[in-house]
Amino acid sequence: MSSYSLLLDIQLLYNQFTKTEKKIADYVAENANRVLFMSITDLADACNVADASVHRFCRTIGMKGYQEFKMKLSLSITPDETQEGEAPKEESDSLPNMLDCILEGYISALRETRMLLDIDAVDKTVSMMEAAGNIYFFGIGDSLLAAQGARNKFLKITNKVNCIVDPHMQAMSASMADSNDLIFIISYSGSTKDNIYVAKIARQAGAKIVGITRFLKSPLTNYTDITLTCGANEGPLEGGSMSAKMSQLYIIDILFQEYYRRNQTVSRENNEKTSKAVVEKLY
Amino acid sequence: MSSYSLLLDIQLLYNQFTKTEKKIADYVAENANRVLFMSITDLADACNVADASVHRFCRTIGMKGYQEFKMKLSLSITPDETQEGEAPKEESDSLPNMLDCILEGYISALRETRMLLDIDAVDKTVSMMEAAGNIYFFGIGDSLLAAQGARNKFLKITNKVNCIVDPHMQAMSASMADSNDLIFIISYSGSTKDNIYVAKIARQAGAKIVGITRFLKSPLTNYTDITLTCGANEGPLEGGSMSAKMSQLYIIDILFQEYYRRNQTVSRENNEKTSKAVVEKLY
DNA sequence: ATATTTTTAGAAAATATTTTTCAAAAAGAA
DNA sequence: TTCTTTTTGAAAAATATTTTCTAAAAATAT
Repeated sequence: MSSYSLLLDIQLLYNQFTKTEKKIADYVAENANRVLFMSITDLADACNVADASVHRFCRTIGMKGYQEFKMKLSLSITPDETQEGEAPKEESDSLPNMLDCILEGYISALRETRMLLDIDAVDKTVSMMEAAGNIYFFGIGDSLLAAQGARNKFLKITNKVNCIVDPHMQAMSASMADSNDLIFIISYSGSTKDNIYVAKIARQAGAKIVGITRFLKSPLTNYTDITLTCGANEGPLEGGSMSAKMSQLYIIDILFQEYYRRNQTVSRENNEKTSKAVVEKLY
Repeated sequence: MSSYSLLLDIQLLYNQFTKTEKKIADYVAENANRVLFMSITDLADACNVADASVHRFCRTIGMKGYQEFKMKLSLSITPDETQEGEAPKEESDSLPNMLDCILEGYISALRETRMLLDIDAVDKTVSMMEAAGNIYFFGIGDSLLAAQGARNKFLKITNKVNCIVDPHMQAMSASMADSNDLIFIISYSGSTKDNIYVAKIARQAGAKIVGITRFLKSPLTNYTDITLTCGANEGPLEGGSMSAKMSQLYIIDILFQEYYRRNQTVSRENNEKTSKAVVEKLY
């Protein structure tokens, strides 16, 4: 794995895991610092699985064996988490407190996204965008809003971006794409059928595909040329979290800034034009 | 040992060590992060001593055995020391640097939003939402996406929320609202003509109005019962900045969480129903 | 629905590692 | 020197890890 935090990698690969592996992942996530001092058998017992399964789990996440797993794990634990005594869980009853909790959640998700981001992938993505004849942003549900946001943003500096709202039309559009076209598929889970379908069609049509998703390995990533992973402070189960959406926006913004930087002159020109177009809509 | 840094403890005990133990201590001090991935035999070989001596060394410094020694060692190594290769000093306009700048911008905008938020206003807004017969989220451009996002989010727990995309339809809808209805108008600038128009109509119709905007005083706030202000760090490339959008999402999330909290039973029930409705859309 | 294939998980065997024991070597004291 | 104590490594014993193999479960095709 690329990331230097093993615990994070485990989250990323989570939906690739089998039931048994998930049990282990859950226990490890919950008791990371305890696991450091457990043998493979201890851990297996704690999870009610066989030693062999724990070993397999280690291999699944890319380690050579249990020992390497433990060492990598220990390195991904920050000194704070090391302390045994549990931090007194603050009551999130009060409204101000709740605001702070939510805020901190966002920040950690954004930082996670930053950490997970593969600079090379960003670089390549922007190059593909520059080379592309047409760029499409696709998504469903909340991710569709991100897709529309991306289109809105890029529309300020280039008119080769599109966003199609209706899933059927997305598929039709994808079927007509060619190797000159670039398709972004935004999907938090990477498992939404409609998205996968569009990805499949687009791939058949020969278009380039970039996925923006939480999970490095998901049905979606089978069809992507590049995958940009976004963080979120939650497991794969919960949907519609704001932090996931913010992470998507962050990635889009990065692509935008880099695209702008590389095409300053044209971008600035277009930006002025589009700004003027809406000025008279303001008081 | 009392100290939390094993490497330090080893230094402290150094004089008490035997010749062989000193050899081991020297090697460990010099190659701490390499040792993490060595077996007791590897380490013994590297120091030209017997396995048993390494084990004795571990006992001497107060560990139960070699494994515990390695774990304690790993915990006393800071993540920085972990990296083998030297980090090449990045030029200021490099891509990684840009990512960090953008990220910090978001964080400061979100914190600003947190600071600006009036707890009372949030409290009152949620109360109004509970009391309302219908809730509408209106916006234009990027703020329309936020409005749709809000509708999507609340739709998981209540079906009295609406979002109308077309500005003309928004106006028509507003004209039919009554004092039982609550209208959210999301507008970064608070100066968008279409938004103001809708606000004016809604106010005439007698509906309650909550504004989500950057500016406490703007044409919009003339018509609002409550104004929720969001922060944003205006960068050079302005117009539809992401941090503004994130701040809007933050405010929406807060309203959602508080609404959910006050109506737990119903919310949870509805949430389950709506979640089930989309489950089969996933692989 | 049934059969076939593939995947998954645990038991047991095979390896490897760690720990203990013990005797020899080295260092120090009489 | 000679005896005692300490230190060390080799080998044995105890543990732990990894691999292999089989049965069960799940997925897929018929």
